[in-house]
Amino acid sequence: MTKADETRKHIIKKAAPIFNMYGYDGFSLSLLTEAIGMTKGAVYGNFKNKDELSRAAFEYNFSITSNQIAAVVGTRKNSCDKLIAYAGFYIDYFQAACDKGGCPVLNAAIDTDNKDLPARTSVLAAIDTWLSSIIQIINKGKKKGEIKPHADPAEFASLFVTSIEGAMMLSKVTSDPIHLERAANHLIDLVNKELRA
Amino acid sequence: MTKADETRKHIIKKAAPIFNMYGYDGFSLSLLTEAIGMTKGAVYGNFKNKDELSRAAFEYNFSITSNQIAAVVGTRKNSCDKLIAYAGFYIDYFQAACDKGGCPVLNAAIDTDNKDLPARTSVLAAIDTWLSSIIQIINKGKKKGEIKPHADPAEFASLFVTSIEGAMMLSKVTSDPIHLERAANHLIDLVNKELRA
DNA sequence: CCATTAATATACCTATCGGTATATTAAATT
DNA sequence: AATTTAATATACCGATAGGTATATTAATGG
Repeated sequence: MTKADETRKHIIKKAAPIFNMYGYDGFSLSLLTEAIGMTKGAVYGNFKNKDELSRAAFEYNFSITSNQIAAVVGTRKNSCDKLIAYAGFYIDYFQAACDKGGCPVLNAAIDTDNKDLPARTSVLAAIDTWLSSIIQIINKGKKKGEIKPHADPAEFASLFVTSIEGAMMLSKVTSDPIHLERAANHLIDLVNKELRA
Repeated sequence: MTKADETRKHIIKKAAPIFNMYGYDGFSLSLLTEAIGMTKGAVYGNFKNKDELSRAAFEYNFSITSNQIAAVVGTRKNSCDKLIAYAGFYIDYFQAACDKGGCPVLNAAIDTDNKDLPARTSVLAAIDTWLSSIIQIINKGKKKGEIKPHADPAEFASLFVTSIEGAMMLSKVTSDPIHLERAANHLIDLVNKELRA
């Protein structure tokens, strides 16, 4: 790893929470250079422009959470238990997420939508990855006979992401985790009552 | 109504969709003056600053949707039917909402959160109003014996707002109304299976 | 119809924005 | 150690931001 690569990583790490908190417009170069303890020369030597940087910051944020989820879900064998662990993750995740500005996908989705920001492409890819990860669990569960054969994977994935995102917003903005807890518990209920074979 | 009052209203009307689409930072004075066909003098003669204007714009956006909902919900007598009409509203509302930049509450919540924008107060008030409107329907339904006595109004209101907001985001950003339809239909299912006496 | 006030337009202010060209320093190669 | 190249800092650019002071125009009351 060359020196520039390390700097690039360092910048992304510092830029990530700033981008998540203040959004594309609010996240200024001056805020960033203060955070990284370096000057614009280091930034523009490693990134073409603000767009490329914000994309990298978002993708970093998404990958962090994705890895945490994969770790939690991976501890379960049964597909239904995986989905339950998946939903439960967000209850524990809430406080840490708030400290970093909330759910990266939600924030970036709202922020890049309506404006034609290049990061929007990354957001769409992230949502697709997220939905697919749930669909995949359900499909495997069906094959293993753990999940009812007539269950609709795409529909459940839709409800899952929808509930978590809406609840993240509601709990974040009201500073009350109850909404997220209700959403997660409702999803867990659905798994047990509608999906589990 | 004095001339200034009319101008004030005119500015708010034009500012509302711009604020909803581009957010507090993206919504610039130059964009606004172009839209209203007036100059900064007219704006700052009627509003103290950008904060006051953005608050007014958000509250206008919220009131528009609230009135539409009240009209739709008001056509039903039965509490469960009111809730079903409430949820169903968003399916029809989707396209119009997209044209104006999406759900005002969601956008403003994400936008004003993390930054200390005065409009945040209005967003919190709007969310409270929204939740209360659902709780009120359920409580009245209980009194009338239309809704099961053990139903939890706050919990359902939480799930309702959560689902609609999350689904609005998902459908808006993917340009696919299916997520919103699934969320609304799921809520309608809940009303019929969990709430209806 | 004149005087006064309300309402809007114009011109300008400072600050900050993203971005760039160049100077300087650190690292690597021979 | 000398030279070249990589990496970062500095100084600056034009554009635009929100905001204000003042000039001008429109409306109103006597």
